[in-house]
Amino acid sequence: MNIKEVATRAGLPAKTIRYYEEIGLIAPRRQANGYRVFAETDLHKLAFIGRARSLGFTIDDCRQLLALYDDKDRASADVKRLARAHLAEIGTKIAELRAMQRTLSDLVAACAGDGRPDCPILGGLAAGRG
Amino acid sequence: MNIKEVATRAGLPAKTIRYYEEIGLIAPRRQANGYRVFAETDLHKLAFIGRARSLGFTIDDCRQLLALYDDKDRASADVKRLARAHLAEIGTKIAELRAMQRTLSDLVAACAGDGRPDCPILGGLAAGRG
DNA sequence: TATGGGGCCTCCAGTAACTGGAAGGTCAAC
DNA sequence: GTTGACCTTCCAGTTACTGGAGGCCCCATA
Repeated sequence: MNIKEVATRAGLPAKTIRYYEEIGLIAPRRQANGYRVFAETDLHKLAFIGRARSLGFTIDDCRQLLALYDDKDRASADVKRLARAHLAEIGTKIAELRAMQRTLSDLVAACAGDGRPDCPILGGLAAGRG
Repeated sequence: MNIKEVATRAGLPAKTIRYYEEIGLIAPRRQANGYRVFAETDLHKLAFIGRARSLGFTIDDCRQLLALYDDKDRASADVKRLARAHLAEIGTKIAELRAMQRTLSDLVAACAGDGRPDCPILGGLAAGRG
């Protein structure tokens, strides 16, 4: 299948797919005219990458996951370790965002938000409160 | 004060401060020998930027906030609007991360994590479940 | 046979926000 | 006078794409 079809079916932009080829995540064959030909396995890999990316795995994570995916002998523990590490990162990010949320909403609540120039938000940012 | 001192006091790397000058967020004066000289107002601005950045504001947000900060006549409503928009973004990001967290922890829980190759995590990523 | 419109190709440049490193000038102390 | 810390600029790299230019290729229709 051509790039447009695989793009539609994998739910990724064609440009992104070319980029994935460039960085070696996939290696579609070529027709005589230079057009890429995608096999079903390419489609599967692309769907896999797209899904992992949307779950916040980095490209490098994807590379490792694909290697595990391709390796029929790897232990599920290897995959689980990767997923757990990523889960921990997600937890940290959520905690950080929550802290930001608290600070900012306190500042927003304290601000009159009217036509007067007094604003505790700017003061709070300047002073490092929260 | 020199860049190292302002860096220490603002809690930012010197390199970052040079970068902030390059993109026009600050404009320290120079000594005859070319060294940057930072005034107290520069320090305040840098601390302000560092704080806003750590709360997830983009550099562009910072530019706007600095302009509001410098403008004694602006209404606090302007600042509040910016902060609220940012708060909404934070909320969205947290929701997205929570969704990832749920999906991933379900997959991790379903995985035996032993020496056998069976792994629902890879299957889940491939199939787009969750 | 010409032409029009899509689809495909490569290559270049840009994004956000730094970060690292090389090459070299400056300054204070010993 | 020579360390060693500190300062300077400039260049390149990071992540994961995205946009655009310029130019084939293919098919259908007039």
